[in-house]
This record gives sequence, structure tokens and C-alpha cells, in this order.
Amino acid sequence: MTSVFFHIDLDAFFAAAEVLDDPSLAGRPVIVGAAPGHRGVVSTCSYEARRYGVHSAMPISEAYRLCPEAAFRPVRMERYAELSARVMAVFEAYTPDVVRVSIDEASLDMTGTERLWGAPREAAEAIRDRVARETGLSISIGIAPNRYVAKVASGVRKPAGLVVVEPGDEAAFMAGLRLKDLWGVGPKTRARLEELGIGDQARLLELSRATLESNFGKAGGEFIYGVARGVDPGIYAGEARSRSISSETTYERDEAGLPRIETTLLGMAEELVARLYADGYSSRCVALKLRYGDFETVGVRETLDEPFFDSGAVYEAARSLLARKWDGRPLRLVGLALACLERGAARQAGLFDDGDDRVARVERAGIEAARRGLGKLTRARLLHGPGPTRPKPS
DNA sequence: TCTGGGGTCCTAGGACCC
DNA sequence: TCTGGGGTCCTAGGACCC
Repeated sequence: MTSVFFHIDLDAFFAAAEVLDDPSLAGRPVIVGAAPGHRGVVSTCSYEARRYGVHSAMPISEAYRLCPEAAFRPVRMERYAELSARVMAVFEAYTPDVVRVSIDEASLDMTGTERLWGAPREAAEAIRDRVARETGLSISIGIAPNRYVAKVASGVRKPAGLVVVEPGDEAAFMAGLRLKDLWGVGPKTRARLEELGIGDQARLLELSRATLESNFGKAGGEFIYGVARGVDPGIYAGEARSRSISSETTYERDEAGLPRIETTLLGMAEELVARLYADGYSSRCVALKLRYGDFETVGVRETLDEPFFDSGAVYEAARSLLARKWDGRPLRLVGLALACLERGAARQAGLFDDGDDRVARVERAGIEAARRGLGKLTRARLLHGPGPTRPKPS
């Protein structure tokens, strides 16, 4: 049986969600992201805003300059997650094999569903109508014999696009695209390709696998060689488990005060450990990220033999990494990450009976934190510490 | 008063072991 | 006297994506 994959993308999702909740925004340029006058970027903007040249990841100051009359809205991730879940539930009504790629994208294996939902195009229209009816959101759909080509196809005719690549047409479809439409080939790779005289897809096909590997490394070369021909490199094939969790913050003004920086790290350690327990992981690596005023970014990390047991240990590790790496110049950003994640919450030997009930583990973590007086201590420090260190959530 | 925050994967070099 | 190799783990940095 020929495989049929749908890749579905929500159109300008965050901006569309804002319009949904405030219909007076319909037809206006809407920019979701940082507030003008603050440090930050555009997260998503409506198609009306794109006509002014505004786009994702653009500094908010520039977006404001281009389109001061736009409605600027903060990111409301919880609301988007709620809407996303409703959209994903619609997809799951059409196939059991839904890979949720991100908050606004999914890859569906629709192989063998023809008898239920009709030809791919009909099924796609049915999904689109149902998403619109149940959530009021617009989607773009790419259909192809593999997940990679479906993903690319979903992006070439947004918004409300529907692009079908028939079996056998994958290579021809890819050959007709611009280099920037290749998923996984970013600005640096494109620049390097241009140095090699490669400005479009057709020219890219002339490069041998060996040439690509010698320029982009073994993995990179193989990747480019394959995707240029419509071969799926297995982008969503990996095991769906989290490998790291992180938190970072950009100060409104560069910060050189050790107490404030440490307070930031303390809050992050608490937040990360809480998330770690809630998700049922343990970690034995902590990584500190620092960005100086000139945007120079450095990192330092440490791996332990045993998992961290509580946020106090993570905080102490973070402090010592800071002492080791920071040269004292004002910091624009600090970030903390936990990596080497393993399934199962960390336990101190002998403290608890075994048991892997998730809720129980989370409670245990809370109990343990309270036992050590950690909860109270850190709350006091965060409330009365050296002032606010985190920008308003944008 | 440019340049967020949360992730993934790859590379290259060094330490260490057999 | 010129210094094996293979494997694994760890670190720092970089590219890319949403």
C-alpha cells in the first residue's frame, strides 16, 4: 500500500488565536510577542502585519517602526495550548497515528484511511472544515508519500493551502522549490552553498553526495543530498522523549549584580526541578548559559554521577558554574538547563518506598522540599530578594 | 536604546580505558 | 625511538526549527 502522510500547520496560530478571542482585531495587523519598548521579538504576526514586512523573530522595535498601528499582544501560551489540544483531538478522529510536532503542527499517517474518509484531498477538506467549525482556526495541509515532503508541501501555499504531491513526484516537487523552502537548510548552509555556486534547487542536484559531505560533514551532507531529492531523513522518527529542559531570561537592562543574578538562578532552579518532577524525569547534568551585553554567548556545564535530588542542589551547581565562567561584565541573559534526563524521579536512597505512581512522585517531591525547608526559604528569597529580575512575561 | 525562549541534533577535541 | 587504534563519555559551540 502506498503511504499517505498529511502535514498540518495552523496558519499564523498565535495571532489567529488573539483574533478569535477579540474579533475586533479581525482584518487588522496583529503582532504577538514582546511589548514595544521592551527587549524581545515578534513571536507570530497576522498576514495583515506581514504585508508591512513584519515577520517572526524580528526585533519588536523594528516591528513597531514598520507598523506602529498594529495591535501588539503578549504571548498567552496557556490559551494556545488549550486551542492546540482541541485541534489535535480533531486530527486524532481521523487517524490513530498523529505525531504532534509542535504546538501548531502535526504529522498524520493517513495510510489506508481511504475507505473511511475518501481520497486524500477529500479527507483533507473534511479535516479543514471540521477544524474551522470546532475551533475557528485556519490550517494548511501538505500531502505526500513521506513525512518530510508533506511537511515542506504544507508550507508552500500558506495560508489555507492544500498541496498534494503524488507518489513518484517527490523529487520533481522538491526540484521546483527555492532553497529556502528546504526544511533543515538554514541561512548558514545557504550561504555556504552560494559560495559553492549553488543558488537554487536544480543546481543543488548537481552536487555529489561526497562533495556535500566534505563541505557539511557526514550527517549534514547526507541530509542535504537526501532531502533535495525528496527522501525523508526521518525527521519525526526519533523517540518522543524529552532530553533537556531549560529556562532563560533576558534582563530589561544588562545586569552585573551578583545577588540579582543568583536570585534569577534560584528561581530557575526551582521552576526546572518542579517541571522535572511533574514530567517524571530525573537529571544529572546542569548547564549555565550567559549572554553578555555585546551578545557574546558562552556556556558551561557539569555532569554528576548521581541525579540531582532537589532544587537546592541544582542551585548550588549553578552558582559554582557561574563563579567558574562569568567574567563580571554585565549580562544580558542568563539561562539554566537540566539535561541527561532519565525516566523516573530522583530519590535519595532509603528515604522512600519504591513506587512509580506519577502523582505520588510529584507529591513526594513537594513533601521533600517542605521537609528541607526549601519551599519557604526560596519563596522568601524570591519575594524579598534584591528586586525583580525577570521581565514581565510577554 | 536591534537581536525571546524552548528545544533538537551535530562536531571536534580531550580524557580515559582496553 | 616517534608515538596503535577503537570505544565511550564529556564539554563547548554552532546550526536549525517553532
